[in-house]
Parts: sequence; structure tokens; C-alpha cells
Amino acid sequence: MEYTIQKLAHIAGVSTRTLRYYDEIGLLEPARKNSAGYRIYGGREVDKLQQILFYRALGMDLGSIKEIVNNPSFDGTAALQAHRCQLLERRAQLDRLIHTVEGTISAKEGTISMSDSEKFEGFKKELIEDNEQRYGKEVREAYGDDIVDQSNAKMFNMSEAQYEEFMATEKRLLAKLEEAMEAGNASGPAAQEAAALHKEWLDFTWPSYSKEAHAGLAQMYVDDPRFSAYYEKVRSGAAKFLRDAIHVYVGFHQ
Amino acid sequence: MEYTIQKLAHIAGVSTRTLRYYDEIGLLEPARKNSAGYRIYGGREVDKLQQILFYRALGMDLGSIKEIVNNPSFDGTAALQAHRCQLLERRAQLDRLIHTVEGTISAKEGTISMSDSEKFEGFKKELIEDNEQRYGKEVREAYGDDIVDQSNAKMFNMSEAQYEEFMATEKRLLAKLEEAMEAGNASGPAAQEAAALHKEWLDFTWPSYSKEAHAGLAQMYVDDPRFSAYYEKVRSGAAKFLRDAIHVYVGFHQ
DNA sequence: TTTACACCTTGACGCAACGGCAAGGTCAAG
DNA sequence: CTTGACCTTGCCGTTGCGTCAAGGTGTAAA
Repeated sequence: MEYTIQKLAHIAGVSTRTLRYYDEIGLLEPARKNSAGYRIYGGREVDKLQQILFYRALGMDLGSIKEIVNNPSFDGTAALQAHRCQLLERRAQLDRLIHTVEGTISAKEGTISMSDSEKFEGFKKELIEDNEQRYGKEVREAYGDDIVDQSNAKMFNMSEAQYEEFMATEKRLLAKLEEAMEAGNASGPAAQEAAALHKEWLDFTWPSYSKEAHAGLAQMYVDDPRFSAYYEKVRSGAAKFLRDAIHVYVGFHQ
Repeated sequence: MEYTIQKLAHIAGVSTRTLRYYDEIGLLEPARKNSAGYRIYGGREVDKLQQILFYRALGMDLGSIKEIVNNPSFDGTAALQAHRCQLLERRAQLDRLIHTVEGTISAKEGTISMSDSEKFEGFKKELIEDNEQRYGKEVREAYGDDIVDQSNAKMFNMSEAQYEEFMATEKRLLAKLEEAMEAGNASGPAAQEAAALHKEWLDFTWPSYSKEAHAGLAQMYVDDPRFSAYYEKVRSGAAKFLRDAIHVYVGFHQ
């Protein structure tokens, strides 16, 4: 039996474009071409196409498939092993993604259901979102899920008055930080006041306070661009300055 | 604080090309452009970019992200829910893939370790491969994993002599099928001989025989292009013809 | 024999999300 | 004034095809 391109496409369940593409990249060439240039496929091509479609169904890229089907001496098992590793990796990554997405959803739902004042809700939601969005992964990695969850819970349970105090503290912190940077000394009084305000601010949400965690967080402000960006908005170098101030504050000289 | 494109790229940990692209597609436009056309970003853009990067890290496409960040009234939770469904689907699909790949690997390894004669090994390997490759999923869905595994085991345990008889039977089947199609009658003697040969051929690998399964398999030859292609190589319409012959053979008139 | 119509060809653009390069303009420092 | 770092727009390449478009073929009916 010989097949024109459409016949083969039909019995194999693919498009003619696909067959032309496979010809183009040298993956599956027709047995011959007739006088008018029509592609003519034979039995061997049918066999080869099914092999190709099998590997394709396994999610392999056409380049790898070409290596396997074009030289039978090629180690197909090794290729499959490698492919399996890639798949396992992808699944692990997917699992992490799903976990994060689910966490984000429940965080959002939690915030929405707990708020009463519209504006308050908006801000609070934004804040939780921001925290989880920006820093969620790193902080969870560094401090563990429990701390983060307790921290979020503490924020959920804040009263509106507490929340406004929390926001005010943050504002004072940023203002003091700017003032301290004018002065330029991370050990100076303004800088130490800023560090103290930062601790005060942390106390609103952190379940417990320790100097080590405080110092670690300060370092993270510098290392992680998404953290540092928050403070860089105040002034260039603000993340580093705040870290230095906090390190002095907690008596952590490295 | 204002940022040029490289500054923002640096603190956010992305490339300048990415920022230009986001501008191009209207996902993140700079606050303004200076007299020379330089993009200038402000604090709001930093915030928005982090949001974008968060959703991107969740594996969402930029189009969906644009919908979320560009109108805050948009239901972000619903979008995340939908995204979660997609992720779960993708994972289920990945699981199936991994299962099939692992099955293929062990089938290959099994064949290799069991064979002694080089040529025999090559053929046998090819055959198992072919069966699993072409029909594995559908057959497994239709008949269940147990039957397929038992069938493979039966094939593994074939002696070389048995195997050659198996191949000879297949050859006789195809020849008889062609002869029967010349005659053109699915109820005729040649066609019925072909159907009988097909049963004989099945007996080599199927753990047990039933008329219903035989008829079902015959129908699958027609429905699944990858099955039909195998018989279409003999002659156009061969799958349908064989199905009809088998249906007559098992007394299954629909 | 003409004509209709299905089929074939190559060529090219488009998709997602950028990477990378080139040609040319701009800015700050020495 | 020059140098070098930085900016701009524009375009090609990636994967695996889908989807026209313009034009040549094959075959069967009128």
C-alpha cells in the first residue's frame, strides 16, 4: 500500500501539516515523490510514524525522538530513563506550585471572610497577599511553615485599631529610617530608633521575638531583591542601612 | 525613588528584555519616559512588578496575570481556583505519562535480560515495544492492567520455537486476510479462516479467550487509527473487513 | 473536452515569553 | 572631548505545529 499525505494523516490521526513538518525537520521523510512532487509514503513510513507518535505521546521533544528512531543502535532505554527523570522533576515542581497556589487561595479566603470594614479589608487583604506573595517562599523556607502560619493568624486576629497602629508603626519606621539615613550612621540614635521601631513592627505579627531571627530577617532584606526593593523605595541603599542598624541593635557584629 | 530599566531589572531579578516585553504587551508600563525616551519606573511599578512575578512564579500565563493586576476588581481568587484545576489536571496527566514511561522501560529491560539469541531478542523486543507503544494505553483502558500484564508475561515466557510459530501465524493471518479481501466476502471461507487465524494468534499472548473480547478488539481495530493503520498496510479497508469477519466468526451480529 | 472540485505543493505569518544581537542615540565621568 | 556604560527600537530564533494564500494536479462527471 502507498499513501498520499492525507491518507497517511487520516489513518495515523495527525494533520497533513504535521507530516510536512516532520519531513521538513528530517524526522519522517516520504518513501518517494511522484512526478508532480507529491509525497508518497509506504509501509515502513507508517511503522516509523507510529513509533514517533508513541514517543511523542510520552511527551518527548521531536529532537530526542529523531535520535531514537533514526538510528536503531541508539540507546532508547537510556533516553527513556533520562526522560523519566525530567518528568519526575516536573511533577515535583508542579507539586510545589499546587501547594503554593492552595496556600494563597486559603489565605485570600481567610482574609475576605474575616473583614468587616470594606477599606480595612482591602488594606488587610493587600497586606497578607503582599507578604505571602513577596516573601512567602523564602520566609517559609527560612523560618518554617508554622511560624508563618502563626504570623498570618496573628494578623488575621488583629482588631481594626491594632491594625491601624500596625500601619502607623510601619509609617513611623520608614520615616525614621529616612531620617537616620540623612544622618548617615547606622549606630547613631535615629538608626537605633528605626531598628527599635522595626522590632515593634515585627511584634505585631511575629509569634515570638528573638535577636537571631531579627538579624536573619535583616540580612534577608539585603539578599533577596524582592525584600530589598521594598526598602529601596524609601531610598537607595536603605535595605543595607537597615540591616546594619538592626545588627547593631541586636548586638550582632559579624 | 525612580528607576531606570536596568535598576529595576536588578532589584527585581529579571532581565531588561523582560521589562521591555512587559511594556510591549501592556502588562507593566513605565511611570513615564524622559526626554530621550528612557523608561522611568516608580514605586507603584515596583509593587506591580512583584505582584506580576508572584503570579508568574505560580506558573500563570501573562495574559491571565494582566487581567488580575490591571483591574483590581477582577476576582483573583476565582482565577487562582481555575489555575489550581489546571495544575491538578497537568499533574494527573504527568502521572499517567510517568507510569507509561516506567512500564516501557521495564518492558525493554525485561526483554533484554530474557533473550539469548541476538536476533530473537531484537524481534521480540521490537514486538513488545510495538504492542505497548501502539496500543498500550487503549488496551489497558479497555481490558485492564492485569490482562495486559499477563499477556506480556505470556509473551516473555514464550520459547524461541513458540515465538517463531507466533510470527508465522501472524504472517499466515495477513496473507489469508489479503486473500479473503480479494474474494470480497467477510462471511466467506477465506475470511472465516482469517478470523480463526486471528484467534489462534491471540491465543499466543492472551491469558484467556472470550468471544466478547475478540469482537471488542476487532471493533477497536476500526475505531483506533493506530490499530487500523497496522491492517491498512495490508490493504485499504482491511481493518473494517477483519472486524466484519471476526464478528461473523464469533456470531456477533450487531 | 471542458469544467468542477478535491487534493497537492511551497512559502509565510502567528502563538508564548522572552534571549540575543545590531545599529544608533544618550549620559556621566575623566 | 572622548570613552564607556547605558538606553532605544527592531528583528531573528526558539517549539510544534495551525492557518491562510497562491498556484499546480488528478480525476470524474457533464
